[in-house]
Amino acid sequence: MSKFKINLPKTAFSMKANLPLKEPEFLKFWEKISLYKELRNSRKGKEKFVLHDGPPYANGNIHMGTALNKILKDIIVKFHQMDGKDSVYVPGWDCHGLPIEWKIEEQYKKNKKNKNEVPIVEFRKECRAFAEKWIEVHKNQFKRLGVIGDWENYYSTMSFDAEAQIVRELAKFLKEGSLYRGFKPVLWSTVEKTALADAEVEYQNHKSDTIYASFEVKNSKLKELNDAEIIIWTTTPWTIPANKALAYNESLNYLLIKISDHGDFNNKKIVIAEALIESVIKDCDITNYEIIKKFAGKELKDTVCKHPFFNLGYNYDIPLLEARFVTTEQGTGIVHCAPSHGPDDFNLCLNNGIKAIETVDGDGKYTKNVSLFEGIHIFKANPLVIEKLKEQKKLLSNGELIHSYPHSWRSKAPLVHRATPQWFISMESHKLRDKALRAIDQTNFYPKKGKERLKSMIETRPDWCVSRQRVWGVPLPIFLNKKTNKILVDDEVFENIAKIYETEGSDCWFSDEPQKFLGKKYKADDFIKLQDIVEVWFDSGSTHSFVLEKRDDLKWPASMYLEGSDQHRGWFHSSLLESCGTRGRAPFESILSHGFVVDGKGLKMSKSLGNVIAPEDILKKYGADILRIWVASSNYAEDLRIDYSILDQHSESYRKIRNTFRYLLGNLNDNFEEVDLEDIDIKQLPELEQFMLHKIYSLNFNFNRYFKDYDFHNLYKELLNFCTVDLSAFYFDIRKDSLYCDDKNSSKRKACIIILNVILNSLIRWFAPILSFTTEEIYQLIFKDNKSIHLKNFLTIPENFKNEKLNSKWNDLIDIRNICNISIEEKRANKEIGSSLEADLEIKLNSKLKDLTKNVDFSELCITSKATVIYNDKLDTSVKTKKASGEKCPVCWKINLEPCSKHS
RNA sequence: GGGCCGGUAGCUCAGUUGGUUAGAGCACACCCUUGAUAAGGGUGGGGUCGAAAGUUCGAGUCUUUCUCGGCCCA
Repeated sequence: MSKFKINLPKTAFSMKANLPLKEPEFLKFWEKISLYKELRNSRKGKEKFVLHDGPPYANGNIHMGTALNKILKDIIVKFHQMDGKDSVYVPGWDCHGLPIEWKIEEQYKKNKKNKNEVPIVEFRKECRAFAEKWIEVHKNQFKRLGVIGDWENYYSTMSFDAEAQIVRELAKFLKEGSLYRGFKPVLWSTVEKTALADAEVEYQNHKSDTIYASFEVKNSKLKELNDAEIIIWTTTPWTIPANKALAYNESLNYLLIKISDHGDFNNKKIVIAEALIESVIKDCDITNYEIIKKFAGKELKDTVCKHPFFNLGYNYDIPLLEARFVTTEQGTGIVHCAPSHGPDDFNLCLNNGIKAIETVDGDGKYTKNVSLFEGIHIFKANPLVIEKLKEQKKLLSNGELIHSYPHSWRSKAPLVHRATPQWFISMESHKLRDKALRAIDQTNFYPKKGKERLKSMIETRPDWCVSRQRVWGVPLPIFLNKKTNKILVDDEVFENIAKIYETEGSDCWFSDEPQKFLGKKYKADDFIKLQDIVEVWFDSGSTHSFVLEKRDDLKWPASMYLEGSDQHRGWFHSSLLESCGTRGRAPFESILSHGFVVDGKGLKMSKSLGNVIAPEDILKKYGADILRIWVASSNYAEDLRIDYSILDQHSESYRKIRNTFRYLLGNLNDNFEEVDLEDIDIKQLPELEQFMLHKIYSLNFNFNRYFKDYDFHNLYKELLNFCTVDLSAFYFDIRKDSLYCDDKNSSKRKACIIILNVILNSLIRWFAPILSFTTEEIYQLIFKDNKSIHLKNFLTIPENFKNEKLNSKWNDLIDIRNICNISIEEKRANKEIGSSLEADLEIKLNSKLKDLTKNVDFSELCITSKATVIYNDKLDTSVKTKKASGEKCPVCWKINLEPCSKHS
């Protein structure tokens, strides 16, 4: 045997990751060392970075979207922590609201229990228990993703102090006067007996009855119209009894037509828009007609009609009103208006002094305000209305239409617009819209396009309807004076209610005597206590008030809100409005929004397509670190694609990264030594090592640049390329010879060891926010101090690592190396040589390159046994490869005619 | 149906103010290595930049239309 000992890599860091099994062990470890507490202790007094958690709804298992959201948050929180800040993360849950009520009602149905017989308080207790159960489930699922936060002291919108603070927030709007009682049509479900939020509505195809109905002209400035009938088209015949007006567009042209072939309309004159004549005569089977007159829409001004049921008691005037929303897309160019059943109708009538009244009750039945139809359910009324119209000879035609129509996302029942008393926060009365728009301008958006998106929504949104006719939520703290019908606005009362909620929660609103809330100042008999609850967007829009402001460990405003891009209309939006209304500015300094998770082809995930991937499946098959790589490497500004082939590829990259660490650890024999970067005597190191220090410097520079912009996919790519290109295929490959075969005291080898330590120490930190588990595994192996990688900072890379001149030189050398490789490959293809160590290079370089290359050992650089350089005046670099001749050194495997200079 | 955003190699992504034969990593193929070994190295193939038209000496980059996808709204 040779007297020379070779140093082969040896490490306890296994090649196989086994993440699904290993990761849970680290979760236990983090729990054991109270990592979150340690993290806070380690950054006491430091600048705070507060990513305020947008609360997920406490219902159902997490899906890919939630996983993405939480991992992205965790990555950002960890980056800031390692950047030296006190990066606090308090998770929260949204708990009130219809979906949970619905779940409990479903259970009732299963158990044949009647909801109306259950006391509200008991029902609410079940809702609370349901939410609590799911918070626990979510908590464990989020933890499993590697998300570190204050899981013990999470916040929830149903906690007593949250409910109390929500009352205080509402009180601010009430006191200001911007929270008012309105009477507006809202989308209403007659099944759930409630108004629905925008987010609770879904559009599906629906078959509607359609009618062409006529309104007899009572008088008009256009004298030709005086014996004519105006035709309207609608898909909701049941709203005809609620009709109060007709709408036309003054920019359209209209026609007066005489019909001479149609039963009830024979010899009658009708009015329709010119642009729609073709479709009307086709739909209504009109064959013989003549156009009597064409006239401009504005001439319809001041025309008044009679209701089609004029002779049945509907003997009031139906004015024609001008409206821009009338188009020629469908119908007749004249729209029937029922102010109780459509927002456009409502606004138009309101502006013309026509009030909406309650025409339909919560169950969907006509009220006593509707003669002929009282007590009839509106969904059964169409045939009756049609029959009456026919009887009155006011039905030109009827049919059916399948079209997109709003439905409840829960019951799937079709919705209607119904005018109900509701509570609104005005966008205008106290300049809420202006305040919000200004606040948007003061906010940083990642990606930038989010700013315009939120802005355009705020610009056009109507007043905020904050009331719901349900029970699982915070009750609106409103008493109405029986005599004056005015809202009771008194700080003492509001604070009294809040105090009560703080100790016992808001259930008591529904069970206890009103006097309890009014205190001694007012008599319960003089007031009506409201039964409405606050819509849940107000709850979550207020989290900043009961989380950020109330907790000492947090700060207001938050450094960042981070959610899916749909939350421009959701949480970003409601938080902005709530905070601007109560505090005059946004509760966040920046907003980061991410796209949606779609499948490998870019299609959204759905059960019917069968392309749904559950986070749980990924954790079982790959582990959380692979999922975290997927998050980090995807461009969240757009939709994020995922399928198993994409995960397989990330999992390959993971192995590359893992093996990079394995090489480092192996050659250090797991004996990591923390090198003081400022102490490195750079000029004493071989140039290759100096070059690597420059690489570290430049990677660190880019790393910081990308981090500043939250540009993680480029940051990850940079790290991965460093591992594959700079380390594995270059530095590690070249230095294998020295590491394995040189004496441990050789200066070259020692220099290399320093660099390996520096690289390991840098890499483990750079990767920690992304590969939270794997970097911890490495940390435990080399630090052995029972602490965690996540308690560390990023390294400060000294300026003197930077060496642009050397960098440029070595990039030129790498170009030459690439040419050498091509030459070697030719011989290899010819089967003349195998390993590059069998090669002997003859490199011809232009004499200009002499200064650059004079001290370079190309055999080392290209991992060959020999290399000679010949300079000439020819311009091009060229390389000739010969088979190296001589004996192979049994130690370093280099082939030489003479005995090995090092190992003999 | 309307608004917004997006479509660059099989995949994840780069492509500065329009300017030479469009880049990287992974994957793939072939070869080498067997002292990072269920690892490592080398070489190579692969894109009419969603489609069409237009502006321009010149367009992945600008304009229009279309198409596909996503989010939001109706």
